[in-house]
Amino acid sequence: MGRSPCCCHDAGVKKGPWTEEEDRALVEHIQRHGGHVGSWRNLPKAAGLNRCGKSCRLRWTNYLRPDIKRGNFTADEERLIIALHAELGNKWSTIATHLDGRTDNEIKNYWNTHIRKKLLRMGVDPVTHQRLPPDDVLGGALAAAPGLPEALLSAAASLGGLNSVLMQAQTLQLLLQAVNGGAASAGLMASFSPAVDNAMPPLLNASSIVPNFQDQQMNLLAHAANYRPADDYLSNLASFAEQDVVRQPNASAPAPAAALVPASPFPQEVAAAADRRPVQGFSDLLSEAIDQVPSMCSLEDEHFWKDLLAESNHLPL
DNA sequence: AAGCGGGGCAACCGCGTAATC
DNA sequence: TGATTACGCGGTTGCCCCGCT
Repeated sequence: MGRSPCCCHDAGVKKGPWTEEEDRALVEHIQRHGGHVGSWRNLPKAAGLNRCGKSCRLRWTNYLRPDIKRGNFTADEERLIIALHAELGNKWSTIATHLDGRTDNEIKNYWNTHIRKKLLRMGVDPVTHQRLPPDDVLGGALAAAPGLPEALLSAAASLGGLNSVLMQAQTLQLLLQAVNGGAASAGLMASFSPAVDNAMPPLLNASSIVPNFQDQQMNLLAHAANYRPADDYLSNLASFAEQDVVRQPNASAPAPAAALVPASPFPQEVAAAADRRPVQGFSDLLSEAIDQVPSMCSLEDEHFWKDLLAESNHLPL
């Protein structure tokens, strides 16, 4: 035989909100035992409570414990939670060990009610911590008028709210991909994720046909930096690298969350430019960027990218 | 002033794991 | 060693409060 059954299955056990008397009885009982709880199962009876031991444990750990910090989360705590969540996922209890006085339940609730929504507003997937794919935004417009660069540009023009250089660049990549059947833009995507080239074998690999393509990409991205990030999530996360906020209990512990954040492909001057330059329409960005590209492209003639768009009229999507 | 809806949070539920017999 | 169950955790629910109409 194993252990004796838990009291939680008793019909007469009280559920629901705790009263002050119950709180007092629980706190006094635990204090009488030096703050130690031998067995949660036996505690209710010993403390004179008509509660399940499980309920007592929850009440103590989430509310009555003397070392619980009350009040709003600080900005530092919020950043730390985001960074830890990027590293650990929904391991709320593990995350809670990195925040003094905060419970897993409190952090979980704060995540679901505040941080999650904030990330979504910023265009960041709260599960993967990656930018939401631009096609989530463009999807409707593209579906409405597939195959037409004008329609794509029109859709892009509606994206004035995009708020990060990376997202602009990804959107530009999507547009190129859309008009070219996912070919010439594969190399651009590769700058964001090396795995993309494997996942999406290019029909026409820009990296292989354009010398110094990485540099040219950077120039293109620098152009994209004409957009001023309203609230640059990645920049905020990157700042975690400068903070000793992730305690490392031992050498085998996971690296700080910042290490898992993909390195920004943008040089510092791009980010600086992003801060200086005013926001402009995305269609302007695209047309200007395309105007700029020929000068970066030493292999193709100056109409390479323009032709790419023009010819897309004749390419199936 | 009353009704309604959404947000926030405490508490419960259910499952996986560890502990115990 | 297998059966049983407490414990701990993440997910979910439901109540309360507040702002809006």
